[in-house]
Order: sequence, then C-alpha cells, then structure tokens
Amino acid sequence: MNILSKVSVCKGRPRAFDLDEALAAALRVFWRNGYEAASMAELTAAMGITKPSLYAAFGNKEALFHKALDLYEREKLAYMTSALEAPTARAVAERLLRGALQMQTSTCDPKGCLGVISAAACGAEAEPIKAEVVKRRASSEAAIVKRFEEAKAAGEFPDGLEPAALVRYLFALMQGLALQGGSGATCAELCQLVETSLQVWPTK
Amino acid sequence: MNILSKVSVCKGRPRAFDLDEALAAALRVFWRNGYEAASMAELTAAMGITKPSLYAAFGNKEALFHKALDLYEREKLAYMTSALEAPTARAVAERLLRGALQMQTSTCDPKGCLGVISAAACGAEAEPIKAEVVKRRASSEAAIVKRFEEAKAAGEFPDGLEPAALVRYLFALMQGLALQGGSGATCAELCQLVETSLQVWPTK
DNA sequence: AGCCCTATATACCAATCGGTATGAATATCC
DNA sequence: GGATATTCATACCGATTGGTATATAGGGCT
Repeated sequence: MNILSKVSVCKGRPRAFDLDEALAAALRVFWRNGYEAASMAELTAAMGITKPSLYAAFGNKEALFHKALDLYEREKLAYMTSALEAPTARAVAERLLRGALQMQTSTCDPKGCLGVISAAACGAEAEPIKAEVVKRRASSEAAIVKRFEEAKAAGEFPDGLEPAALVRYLFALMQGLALQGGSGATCAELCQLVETSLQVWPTK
Repeated sequence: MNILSKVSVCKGRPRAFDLDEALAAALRVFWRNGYEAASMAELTAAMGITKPSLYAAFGNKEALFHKALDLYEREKLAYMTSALEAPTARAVAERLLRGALQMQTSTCDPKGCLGVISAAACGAEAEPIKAEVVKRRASSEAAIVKRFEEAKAAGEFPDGLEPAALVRYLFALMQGLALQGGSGATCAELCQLVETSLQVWPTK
C-alpha cells in the first residue's frame, strides 16, 4: 500500500467521467426542459455518458433530479441565504430581487428558474418532484419570514403589513420575474421590473 | 325539405357527442397537466370520445390545444378585458388582481393558470405552444399598457413610473399568484397576497 | 329501398419512454 | 499473473407516446 493508493478507493474499473461535471450537465438539461420533458436520451447525451453509467452513478431519473436540485440550490440560490444578512428588510428584498435578476440575465446559464418550472408543470409522474420543490420553497420562505419578523420587531415595518404577507408578495414578484425571464423577456425589461418593484416597495 | 332539416347541416352520420362539452373537458385536462403531460389517452377519456373522433373533430393534439386556449381566453380571461373599463389605473389593477384571485379560488376549476404553466414548461415539442401563449400574453399586456398610458395622460401616475414598467410589475404579481395557486397555496394565503399588492400599489 | 356520406370502434403503426441484462474492458488486491 | 470488482458499450425490455387504416354503424337524400 503506497501513499497514492488512497486516491482510488474502489477496486474495480475507474469511471471515465467526472461526477460533478456530469451532474452539472444534467442540471442544465432539467433547467431548460423541466423534469418530464428532459428525456434520458437528452440527459445522457448532454452528460456524455451512457444510460447504464447514469443509472449506476445516480440511481434513476428522479434521484438524478434530486441531486441536480441540490446542486442548483447550493450554487445558484446561494444569494438567497446571503441576502438575509442585509441590514434591513428592504435591503434583504433588494438583494433578493437583484440576485434573481442577475440569474435571469446571466449569459451562460439557462433562462427561467428550475424551481418555478418544476412547480408549474405537473404530469402525474412528476407529482413527487413538484411536491419536493414546493416543500423546499416553503422552507426558503420561512427563513425570510423569520428575518422579516426581526425587522418588524426592530420597528422597520409600516402599519398593517405582516412579514408573512410581504414575503409572499416578494416571492410572487420573484416568480413572475423568473417566468418572464424564461419566456423571452429582455434584460432591460427584467431590470425594469426589478427597479419598479423596488420603487414600489413599502416604506414606513 | 321540411322546416327541421336545417338543424343537421351535414349529410352523414351525426356525431354522438357535443363539440363544446368535449372541448371544455379537454381544456380542463390541459389546464391540470399542461400541454405535454396531457396524453391523448387522458384527453379522450375525459372527453368521452375515441381517438379517431378527436382527430376528425379537432385535427390533432396541437390544434385541440389552440381551440382549448381560445375557449380559456374567452371564458376564463374575460375579466382581463372588462377590467380595462375601470375608472383609474389603480382600479384596473385591482380588478385584475381580484379577478385572478377569484380564478385561483374557484372550487370547480383547476388551480393554476393555463397561460402560466404553458409558458413555463418547455420540451422541444411544445415550443410552438409556448411561443403562442407568450405572444397572446404580450397582446394582453399591450392592451393594459395602452390603458395605463391614458391614465398617465390623465395625471394619475406618480413620478418616475412608466406605464409599461408598471404593467410588467402587475403581470409578475399575477403570474406569481397563479403559480402559488397552482402549487397548493390556500385561499387565505392568495387573498393575503392580493391585499398586500393593493396596499403596496403606488399612489401619486 | 338503396346510395352516399360521415362518425364510430377496434386494432394497429413506428417512435420514444424509463430502465436493464449481458459481456467485454480495465482497474486493484493477493 | 490470476482473481476479483466495477464500469463500459450494445442491445434489448415492456409500456406508452401521438397518430391512422379499416371496417362497421347510422343518419339524410332521391
């Protein structure tokens, strides 16, 4: 046993592709097409591997989607957690809206939002997928509600506005942003949407 | 030729189902599942007819969807055109938001919005469907922009807000509303969303 | 009654769906 | 250098996809 033996932990033939790269490619396919419309043929082609390799490495189509969704939240939705650190509720909202805008105007990623398109389409086969995505969104929402409640306690909130209601409103805007971004809106139009949302944002 | 002969204009065997009822049933299937996830088997089952009858009466799946979309706009989106008659821009927005809310809280119709779910999912086969839906939405938007421009000319608008921008913002809210409605939000939550949107709506 | 035309029902089509069995290839362990 | 273990590529699986060919049933017209 030499010092290099730890780099390959398993005994058999080593896999000829990179797990992370393949998963990233799969994510892009799900992102563009949604879960149901992403066929195994298209996935394997984009990932550069064959079907048996995919099944051996990721389980099945649904498990692959879950891993891709994890990657999506980890890499593409990081701005949502970091936005919570902003000093005021308004600043949190601004960082969320601008973060969502930046995602939609990125030139190297697909348009639209994986969460939004997965929550919208709903063939019976994709029902558990949709349920999972909805559940994750609820937990994101809960984190922001909690942050807004701190803001309300700090006296930031106008009268008659509840944190939960304002978060729901904010999420509706972000979902609309993602939907418009996914259906061909220009960067200028999306930017205009975000600026308008910020202009309209309630002040105490 | 007696006086009743005009009721059956065609010569051959009369069709045994009602065209409008069948189309309404098809609409509900597309509405629940989206274009791609709505299979011919599910469509024919819901419509109570066989596949050859469907193809003879409606052409093919895509043509059936277009006819269903026409019906949807005619019956379910009528509030959008009638909202334009409201006296102020704010009143127009209120009628649009409350109309959308009413649709999402209807107990007899599917949840979500056919336009929203059709614009979100995007398998290659459904690309022309998506394009058509996006195009129709653009024309709805244009009508409201025009109405808002009248409102601006009437001095209703706050400084720094453009009609087109405010309409885009309003549509984002309605799309978010439909998306949340389609993914399990309660009536109370959706109502809260609309009330918050109206509270926040900019005043001069 | 018989002709004509259309709708119906059944059975079928090639293509694609997600998922696998199988055997060859390639690595480590002893 | 086997023996073992894992991945690879090909070819295949039954089920389902949107769409039809065919034959029968049922109406109006003369």
